[in-house]
Amino acid sequence: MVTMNDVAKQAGVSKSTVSNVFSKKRPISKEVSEHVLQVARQLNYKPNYFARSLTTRETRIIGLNMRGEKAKFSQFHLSLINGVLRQCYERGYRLLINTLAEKYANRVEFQSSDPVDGEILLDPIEKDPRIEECLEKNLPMVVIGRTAREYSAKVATVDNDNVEAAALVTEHLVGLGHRHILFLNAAKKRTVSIDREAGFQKIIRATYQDIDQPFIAYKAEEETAIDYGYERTLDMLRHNPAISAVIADTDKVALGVYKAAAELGRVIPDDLSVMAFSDEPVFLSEFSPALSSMKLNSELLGMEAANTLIDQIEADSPSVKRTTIATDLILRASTEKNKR
Amino acid sequence: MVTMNDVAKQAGVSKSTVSNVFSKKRPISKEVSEHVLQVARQLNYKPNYFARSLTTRETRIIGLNMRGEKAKFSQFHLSLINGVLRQCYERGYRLLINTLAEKYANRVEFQSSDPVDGEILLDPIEKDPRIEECLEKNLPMVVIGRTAREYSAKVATVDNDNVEAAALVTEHLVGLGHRHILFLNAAKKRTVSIDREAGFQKIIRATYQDIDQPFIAYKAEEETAIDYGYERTLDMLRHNPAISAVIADTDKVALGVYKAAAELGRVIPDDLSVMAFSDEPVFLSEFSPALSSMKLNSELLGMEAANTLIDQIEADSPSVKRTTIATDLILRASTEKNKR
DNA sequence: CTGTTAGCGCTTTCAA
DNA sequence: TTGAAAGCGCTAACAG
Repeated sequence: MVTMNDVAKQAGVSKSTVSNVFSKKRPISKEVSEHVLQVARQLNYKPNYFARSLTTRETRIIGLNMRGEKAKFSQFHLSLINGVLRQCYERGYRLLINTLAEKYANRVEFQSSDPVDGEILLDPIEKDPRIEECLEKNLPMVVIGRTAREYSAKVATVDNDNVEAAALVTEHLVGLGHRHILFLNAAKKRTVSIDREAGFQKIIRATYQDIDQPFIAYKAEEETAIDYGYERTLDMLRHNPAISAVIADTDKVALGVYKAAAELGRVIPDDLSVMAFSDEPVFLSEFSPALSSMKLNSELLGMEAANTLIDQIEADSPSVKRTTIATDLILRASTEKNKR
Repeated sequence: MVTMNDVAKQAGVSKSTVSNVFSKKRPISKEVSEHVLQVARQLNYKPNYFARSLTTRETRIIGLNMRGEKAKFSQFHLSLINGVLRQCYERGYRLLINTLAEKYANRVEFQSSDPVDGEILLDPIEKDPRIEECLEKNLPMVVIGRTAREYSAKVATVDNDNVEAAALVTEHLVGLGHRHILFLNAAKKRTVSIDREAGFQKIIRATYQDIDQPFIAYKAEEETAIDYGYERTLDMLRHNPAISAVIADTDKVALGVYKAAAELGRVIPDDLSVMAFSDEPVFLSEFSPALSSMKLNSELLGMEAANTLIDQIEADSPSVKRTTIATDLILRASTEKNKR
């Protein structure tokens, strides 16, 4: 392996000169600089990332931390990553995807600080141990989603206004005369689930004082999105035929709903209105009929998260910036007046 | 920051004892080990990644290297990443997504060896400079796709048999009586494009000796997949109404083809047969009519690539394993006998 | 503008 | 089974 020393000797200069030719942290005369660079090229020398990071304490890598066993990306995650990556690219950072945290967490050989300058935390629950850990380690972080109130003065977040988004979706359906609405919500512990439920309930309660138990289901972590939509819809509509509208957590869940509706002989939108929280601009229009949805702009979420995090890293001061990314109600053909 | 020294002092042992408690590289008595671990926990100590990697020369990170400016993931990439990630998770590696290579390549401050134990190279062209670089640096690598022949004894690859896949697709269409087939191929320089073209040409040439110039288009790097499918189909079918079938590079391209067909008043599959090289199992069936396709099994590609790479890293010897991932012809409703 | 020196936090001989 | 000492390749403070 070629080291800085080799280059220095070969070029007849000192190590620190070579170092500064590469880091540009202090001025080096053009002649020396070019000579060093030429020798370096000839020896095929590349500075060692670790040796450098060991002293500078910076890596120019940001981490993307997913929770849970599966580490499987959805459409939402995909757009989000594309957003993160775009900003990483612009600002000269790399992205480290960290999935092993959970599995190897208690194996002593794997315990080590992550080689990142900061972390983006995905799919938070209210009291997320990952947040505590970053706080303790004093590691810059941005949470995508909402955190428990006690953290609100301590951590930066980027999120949609999920209470509002769910309220708007519900309002739209209520405005069409739907009274018995099935809400296929995300997994119960997730903050996004809690917020959307609040928005849903707010409208239902305000409109129908006599309903005491709205139809809400929660996704189980292990079940696939499509199965969740399919089975819960089948089950709920069979027991409660009065249900005339479904709000799905994601477009994959909606796909399951479509499948169940077909099986039950319910025509969308005439016999059943369907909406989803979704994003994917391409395939969405391939639903037949086209799926009305609440667009979450996840690519923007990702871009904003990366930007906030990098700002924080470079300003070298913890930020508690809280950004809300707008959602857009996109009405297509899957919702219709309640004819029941 | 808490260091190994702090733990050692606090626990009343030597640095190397602490080191070995964590690395398990030499036996430490149970009592000492537990005591050290307890002190470490109490001080909230985590071994420093860089200091460790500086001496061990391993990072337990593998790199995913994308070519080009945009760094935008498609469906294909998404499944592939999911495959890679699953294996990383199983085998205790992290994934570093490296997009800045290109942009910062000639900026001296960013020149440094990547902090990875090996790299997965995506979307290769025949003589890819990235391959040369890994070879020079002696860095384990796996290329997803085919490489130029001169590398075939030097680098491991994981790929579909794209010549065969394209031949099968073409054969299917030819079997249905299609003679004038438009092939919307990938960007010209990519190996996948070269291979598929060969398979396509092979069948066309063998069947129709009188055709001297089959209809082949190539995607431009900057144009979106949908636009490519849409505009090229519109253009080609207008000038060559005899075209009765289209082979699309990806499902997004096929989406553009569907759009163009609708605009031209061509009913799929009666007036136009369409096929694609694709993968996405969920949305694919939402094409109307359902899209016949050649399934690439990209999640398998990703899993195999990660496995091959990690094997290579752990065996500490360069591998030239070449794996071919099977493709599956999935016939749905978008292809039909040529009625023209 | 350049050189010298002293670490960064860890692993790894070597010795006990 | 443990400790002491010598680096890994680089940056940074100091000196010139």
